[in-house]
Amino acid sequence: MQTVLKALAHPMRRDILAMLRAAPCNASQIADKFDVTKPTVSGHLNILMDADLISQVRNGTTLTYHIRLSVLEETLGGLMGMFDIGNNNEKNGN
Amino acid sequence: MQTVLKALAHPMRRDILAMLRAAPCNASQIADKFDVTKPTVSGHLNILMDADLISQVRNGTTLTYHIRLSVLEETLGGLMGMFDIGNNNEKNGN
DNA sequence: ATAATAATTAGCCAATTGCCTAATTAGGTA
DNA sequence: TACCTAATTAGGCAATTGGCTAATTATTAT
Repeated sequence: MQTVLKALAHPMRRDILAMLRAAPCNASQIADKFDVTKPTVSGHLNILMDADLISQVRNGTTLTYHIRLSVLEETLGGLMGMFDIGNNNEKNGN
Repeated sequence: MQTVLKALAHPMRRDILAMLRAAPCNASQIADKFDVTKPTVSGHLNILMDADLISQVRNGTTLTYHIRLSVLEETLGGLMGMFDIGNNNEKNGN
């Protein structure tokens, strides 16, 4: 929860996630889209990895990154639960 | 979106919101619950105010804080929309 | 072994965060 | 006015964040 929300608190990281939502990408492809250097992208990818929001698959010299949607869903669900909003209106079983 | 997510990225601020979700409170009541000084709480409340996540109502010398649930809902909805998750499965009108 | 490419880690720096104490503002009351 | 309480703003400090360049690791190909 904490690491995920911290990861989501940076706009570039959200945009990276949105990009990976559309299709898996490698670090160079990502760096091409965002006007920063590769090491900067790598840093953001590390943070997203720590939050379990993405996973990586090596294919030769390139690492392809995939979004882990379930983690995103669980976190947003957890937040909604914390404030009792969104997930229909089955507030509490009696 | 950005200011809201930054505000949500701190656990004490989420806990303050959860407290206000249960009932409106003033700054002293909040400071009593969290083992930090009042100025620290005040700083967090400022950040939550900037994000429009709370509003304040003066009543004499005390300020009572209220959660603004709609902002929370819109932000979480926006996030879900950004990643196309959660809000049922009406993905796109054809 | 050497070279080339993909990507990372290391190290530096400015800006921000988060906390504290001290000082100030706002409102109510004797 | 003077005083008291609620709460904020001001200012300082250590830790974190987010960016960069330079150096390193990992894999493949010649």
